[in-house]
Amino acid sequence: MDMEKTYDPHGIEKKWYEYWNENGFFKADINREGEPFSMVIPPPNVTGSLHMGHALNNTLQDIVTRYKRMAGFNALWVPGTDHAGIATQNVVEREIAKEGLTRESLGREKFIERVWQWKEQSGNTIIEQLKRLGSSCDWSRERFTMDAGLTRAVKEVFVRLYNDGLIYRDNYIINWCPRCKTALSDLEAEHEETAGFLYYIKYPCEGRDESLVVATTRPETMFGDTAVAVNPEDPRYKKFIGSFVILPIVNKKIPVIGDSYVDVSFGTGILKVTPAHDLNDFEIGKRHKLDIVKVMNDDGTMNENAVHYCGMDRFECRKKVVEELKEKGLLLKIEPYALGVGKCYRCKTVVEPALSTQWFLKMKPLAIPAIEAVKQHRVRIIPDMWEKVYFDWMENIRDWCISRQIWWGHRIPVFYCDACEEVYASVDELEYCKRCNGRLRQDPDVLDTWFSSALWPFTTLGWPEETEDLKKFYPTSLLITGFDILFFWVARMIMMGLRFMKDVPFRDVYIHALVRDAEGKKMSKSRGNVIDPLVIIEKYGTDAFRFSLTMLAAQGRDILLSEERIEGVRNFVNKIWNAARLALTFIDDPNLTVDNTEELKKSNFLPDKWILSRVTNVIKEVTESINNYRFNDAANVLYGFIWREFCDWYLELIKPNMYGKVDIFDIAITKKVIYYVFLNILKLLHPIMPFVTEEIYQRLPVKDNKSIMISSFPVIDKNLTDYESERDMSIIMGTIDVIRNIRGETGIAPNIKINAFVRTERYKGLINSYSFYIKELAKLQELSFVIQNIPEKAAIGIYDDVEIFVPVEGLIDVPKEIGRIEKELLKMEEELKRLESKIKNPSFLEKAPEEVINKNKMQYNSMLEKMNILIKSKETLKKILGD
RNA sequence: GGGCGGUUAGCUCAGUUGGUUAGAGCGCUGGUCUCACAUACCAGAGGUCGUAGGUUCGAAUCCUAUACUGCCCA
Repeated sequence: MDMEKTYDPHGIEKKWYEYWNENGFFKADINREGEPFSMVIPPPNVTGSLHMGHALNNTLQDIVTRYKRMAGFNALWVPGTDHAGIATQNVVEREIAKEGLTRESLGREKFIERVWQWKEQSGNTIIEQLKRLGSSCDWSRERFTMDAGLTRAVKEVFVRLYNDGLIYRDNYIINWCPRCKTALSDLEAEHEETAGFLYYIKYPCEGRDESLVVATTRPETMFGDTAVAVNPEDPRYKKFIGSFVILPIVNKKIPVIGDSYVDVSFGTGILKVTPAHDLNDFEIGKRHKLDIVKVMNDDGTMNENAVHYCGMDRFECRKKVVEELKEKGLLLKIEPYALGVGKCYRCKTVVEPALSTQWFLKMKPLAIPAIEAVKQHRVRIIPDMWEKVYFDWMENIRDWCISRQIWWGHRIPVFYCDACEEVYASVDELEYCKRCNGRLRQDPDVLDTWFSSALWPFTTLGWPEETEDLKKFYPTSLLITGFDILFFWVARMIMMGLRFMKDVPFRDVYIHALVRDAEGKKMSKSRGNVIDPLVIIEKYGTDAFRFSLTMLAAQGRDILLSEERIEGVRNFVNKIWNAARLALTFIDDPNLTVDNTEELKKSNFLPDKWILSRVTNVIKEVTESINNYRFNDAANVLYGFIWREFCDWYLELIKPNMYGKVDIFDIAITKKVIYYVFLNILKLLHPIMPFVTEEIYQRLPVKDNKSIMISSFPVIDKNLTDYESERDMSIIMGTIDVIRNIRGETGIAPNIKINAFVRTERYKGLINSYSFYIKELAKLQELSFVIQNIPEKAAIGIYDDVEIFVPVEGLIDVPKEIGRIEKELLKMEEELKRLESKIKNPSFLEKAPEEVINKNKMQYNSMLEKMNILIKSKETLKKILGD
């Protein structure tokens, strides 16, 4: 039962996590009573390891889950991982590269086998780390996006959408990553402003001795130019429409066309049109039925259309083309220009807009009901600022390119008959064409990883089977995620949920901030500013780490994390630990019971009544804060209450009773109060700090359950609210504060006992009753009451109606004390002026609510009183000085 | 270019519907190894709430403009 002086989380965390797990406390049971509360985890990538974003995300989810579970809900938190197509494939490709292998040399089947192998070995890292964080997920329901069940569901969804005409195959401009050698969706190409140049190139006019000058940022694509476009309204170039220019280097004749897309103010107002390598050019090409000429290979090198540049890398080619144009006198000028460049979100390679045959999902029909759902608040997005962002994207949504030219993922369930060109979309593997009996060939591509993620809330619950889980837990109650995947994931889940479940996937979405470093920079490996959550956990303990994240998790803000911050919270954990060490010695009684709050009410010891009232308020605030996703408020309320009120005041005030220095109060009741308050503190803290609270809970003389995590969350008892006691306590505390302040300011050492005098009419009885406690906490020899004969040569302080005099002759520096009073008076004077101008303002008196007027008047009067006392006191001191 | 945030103490941030003498943590200064805790205790200093207008009896809070800064989309 010994408790170390300092809390050491090592060992304790593991012990309790195993205890919870072995006892099945994480498991949701559909037969359990209570309103269902369900949540699905944003599945981390199997390749991943826990970073700060995960840590925050899962801490918040765990807080809510633990809270709901304790509050009597039938709580389910479904965990799992995402196969993360491109990311995982890249990782495994790097692995096999060490053995001198490539995926091509291995072949598709062998390669996928290797990925599975790798997944089995390393894929569990993140799950273990989530456990380390304390996550109370139902591990018996853990899912992986490539599980047999989920794979089946993905096929089902694809086939249904295909049959409904929402999935189609088309030749269109997509973002191509030459390194990953796959198409990407618009979201997967991250736009980045890059310093580049605007090249002005002369295109000689056919049969005339003049040229049209085009401005382009990408001269290497000129080999694919099949027209030059001008705005038909542009008087400068109108006349050229219908004529031809000669494409330099290749010396090909291309038409000059008129198209209103051309911006007359950009560059020269003449646009080179490359339909195969630019979306807008492609659209122009379609309108004018232009030829389409691709100039690059899949790996980003130039193809045969780039004549003598064939085989050269696209960026090298850009340089060389510019040189050649310069030599030929066709380069007019080069200007620096900031251009937006798309980069692959997985490997940061500059993506190539390229014409390619891909599978697309029509988004408009899916988006419309999803917009409605949020508008009608069937899905609430919190903070609501993100609603706007959601609407903005959804209203301008474009079709989603869902095919990827990689191997790791859900293979597109489409089968082609090469003989008769029939196409089948099928959940089952098809081998032969139903029409011509020819051998079928499955589409080699796989689906975008986010396709399966979009189905996560219902596939994890067993869809397309009509499972009990699905009935009980869908729609899920809440989704907690970062804003970075609002479009990637959240929006798509809403669309898919509505389509396939005919209901929203979740009621609430709580969007949290991004964790940044102490300077506000995004944490990234390349910046080297990454704080590893596991290092922090090892160093400061999981509870301190979780609590730190929670304290900082204000809505809609970035979170700047620094180690000092966590260190401070580590100290708080230790404070709780030590409060427990003390409290447990006071309540070390196996027969201790608190049957009802009525017996607590019997206490006539003011600090008891006060702390009961205060803890009641804290229960209310913590509960409301968590319910409103104001996690930082919950943490801060607890921090302040426990440290300042419970430890600094309450525990100090009960010491004289508990140590037998006074015996006028019934210790038996106080013990119950300590137990009640402390137990509530532990329970309120538990969702945020699961481990230390369990460790202490298990040491309680009497427990209400096998584990704190399945005990019931505190509920307020309004009868314990006692404003009168709170007011009385504030008088006691205020009086002590004033004396301590005088001691501190006048430099009286803590070990010197002094005398103090008080003058008060209203609180004489109160102060008299608790004078012993005031003497203890303010380190007084004597505390006496005075009426008229105020001690001269005394420092003075005032709290409410209580005037406090501390004779200081010989103890202090009189001029310094005068200075202290003058400083105080100055502050008061300003405040008095402010109040005076208010209460003498007729419009204020006329328009402000009565209570505000009264309040101000009262403040004014008491301020005036206080000032008079201080002025008198100052006079007295001055006399001393004069003597 | 369009949109959305942010600007409050030396630092990092709270401040819910306009009425507090504007708060916290860290840091800083001074004092204490006081029988739970020096990862502690006690006390203190420090802010005209980005700037300029406006609405109001009353603005950190609402409106307008502006500066700086961050993010998202194109």
